[in-house]
Amino acid sequence: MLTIGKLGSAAGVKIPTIRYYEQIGLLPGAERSSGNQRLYTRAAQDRLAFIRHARDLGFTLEAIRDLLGLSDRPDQSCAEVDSIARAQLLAVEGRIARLQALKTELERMVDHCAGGRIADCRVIEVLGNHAHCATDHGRDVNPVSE
Amino acid sequence: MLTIGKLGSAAGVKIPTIRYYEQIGLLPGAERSSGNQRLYTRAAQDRLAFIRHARDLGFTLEAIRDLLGLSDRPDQSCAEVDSIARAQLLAVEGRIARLQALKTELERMVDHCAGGRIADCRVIEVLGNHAHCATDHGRDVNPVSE
DNA sequence: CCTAATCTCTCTAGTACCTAGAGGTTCAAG
DNA sequence: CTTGAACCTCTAGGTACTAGAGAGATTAGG
Repeated sequence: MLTIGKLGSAAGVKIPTIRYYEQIGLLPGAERSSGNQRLYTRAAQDRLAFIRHARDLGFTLEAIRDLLGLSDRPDQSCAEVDSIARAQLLAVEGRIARLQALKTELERMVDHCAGGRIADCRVIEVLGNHAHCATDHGRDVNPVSE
Repeated sequence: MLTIGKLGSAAGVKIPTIRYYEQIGLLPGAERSSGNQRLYTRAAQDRLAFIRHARDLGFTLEAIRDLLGLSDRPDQSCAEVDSIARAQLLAVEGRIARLQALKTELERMVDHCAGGRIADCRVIEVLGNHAHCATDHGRDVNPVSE
C-alpha cells in the first residue's frame, strides 16, 4: 500500500491533483489508515497512470472518465473507445492547423518590424488592423483541452 | 457614439466580454447615457478591435495589457513590443511541436485498433502503459493561452 | 519514550477567460 | 402609451487544477 505522496511521485502527479481526481470521482475513494490517511493499491496506481497518460495526450477529464468506464467492461466492442480517440485526433489536428496560421501571422509581424519607434511598429499596426493579415486565422470555435 | 450591443457586433465580441474587459481594466470605463447605459467612442472601438485581434493571435490578456500600454507611448522604441511578439511566436511554435507529437501518438493508437473487444484494444492498452509510446510526448511545461 | 521533522488531513479560494442567468431598468418604435 | 428589445448589476459556473491555512499523523533519531 502506498501513501498519497508515494503514489504521487510514482505517477508524476501532484498530491492535490490526486485528491481532486478523487473528489470528482475519477479515482475511487482510497482506503484509510487508522489515522485517516489515504492508502493506495497497485490498481489505483495503474488507474492514475492511465489518467495521467491520457491527460498528456490531451484527452479531457470527461473523455477519460468515459475511457475508464469502457475499460472496466473488457468484453464490449471497442468501437466507442476508438471513436473517442479519433475525435481527439481530429481535435488535435484542428488545433495544429489553427496554430500554424497564427505562427505564419506572427512571423510576418515580427519579420516586418524595423526596430524603430512604436508609432511605426508593424506589430502594433497589424494588431490594430486585421486587414493587414495574410492568413485567415479565425477564432477557436471548439477548443480542445491540453 | 455606440451602445454596447453595437460595439459588440461591430467588433465580434460578446457583450459580457466587453463588460469583463472593462472590469479588469483593459477597456476604460465608458461614458454613460442619462439612463446609465454605456456609450462608446470610435477610439474604444479601435481598442476593442486591437484586443480581439491579439486574442485571436493567442496573446494573453496580460500581454495585451502590456501591448496597449506600449501603444499609448508611440515615441518609445518598439523593442519591447517586438519581444512580446517574439515570445508569443516561440510559445506557438512550442505548442505546435508538442501537438505534433500527440498527433503521431494518437494516429498510432487509432491505426492499430483492430476493432475487436475492449480487452484487446490498442487504445486502452497504450493509455495504460506509456512504454508503448514511440514519441516523447512530454507534459506541457509552460502552457500558452489561446 | 520524547521530540522534531516531515507528511497528510480538510477546507477555502485563486488561476485564465470568459459565459450564463436572475431580476430589474431604459430605450426606440408604433 | 405601450410593447419588446436592449441594457443594467450581481452572482455563479465552466476546465483542470494549484496554493495556502491550520490542524493532526507518522517516522527517524536520540
